[in-house]
Amino acid sequence: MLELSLHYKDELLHIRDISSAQDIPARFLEQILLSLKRNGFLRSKKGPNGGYYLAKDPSKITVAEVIRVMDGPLAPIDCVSVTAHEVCPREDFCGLRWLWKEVRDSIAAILENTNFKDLAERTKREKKKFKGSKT
Amino acid sequence: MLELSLHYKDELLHIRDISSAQDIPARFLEQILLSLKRNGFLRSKKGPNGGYYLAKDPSKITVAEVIRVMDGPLAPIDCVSVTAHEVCPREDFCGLRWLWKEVRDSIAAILENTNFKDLAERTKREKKKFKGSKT
DNA sequence: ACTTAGTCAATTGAATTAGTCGATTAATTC
DNA sequence: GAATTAATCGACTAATTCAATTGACTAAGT
Repeated sequence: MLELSLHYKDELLHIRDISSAQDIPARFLEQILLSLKRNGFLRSKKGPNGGYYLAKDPSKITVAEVIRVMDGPLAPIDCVSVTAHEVCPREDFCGLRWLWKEVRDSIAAILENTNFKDLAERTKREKKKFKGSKT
Repeated sequence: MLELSLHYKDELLHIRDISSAQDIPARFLEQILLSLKRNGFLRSKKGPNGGYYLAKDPSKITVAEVIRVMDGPLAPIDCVSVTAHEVCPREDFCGLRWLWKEVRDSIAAILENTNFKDLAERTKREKKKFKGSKT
């Protein structure tokens, strides 16, 4: 997603490009991209000069929503998950639940407020800094 | 740990007590307690009227240190772990690392600042509230 | 001696994670 | 229209992790 955000509006990227740029085995990436597509984050084009591109503007895609779809709930434990809440008989008097809830909320606050435009911009800056520092 | 904190200074608790209070299979709890003991959080006494007790005051034990020993690093990914940092060739220009670092730091901040006295006190309050609410 | 309760090592079964493989289908280009 | 390019699909494997179980042993008290 980040690699595609870096090239938004440029052109399509095909699996090979993303694979080499992000050091992910092409055959494994394939599955990830397919899943991202099925979940509406990406679109694709087949044939020569085909490839993948973002379905919407990077600034409109938060890290939280991608993680939720790909990895599951942000919560460290299901009883404090907002999206996949599982009821637990100990819920009302559990001495740990409020703590997990605090943790969940602080994670969610960060990830809900970071979108892929943020990530792309920061990445560009870091890369510039890195190129400057070596030599 | 929480159950033992609730009974700190009272008496020893044996596996059965903790098992029934916290709904954890006794035979499984046994392993956890043993591991907690090996890591210096608990002490034990054998024989009749034996059991487990905290090695130090609950206010001196943070949730973070227990989790680190029992479950591993707090970090969502090894490249941003303080205690189990693994070097990654992409470290200098990775566009995601700073985000994982923010997440790690916010988790750590909460867990480092919560000790078992806090947990025990809060638990007592919740239990009181709960008993009050159900007629 | 008998009972109680903690100690130890090994094993199981289910679920997850990361990755592989072979074959197919759709768009382009010559 | 045949060759090529690249996405698509479904199934499969290997390694690790997690929660839990089992059986045998040791120390303390009465």
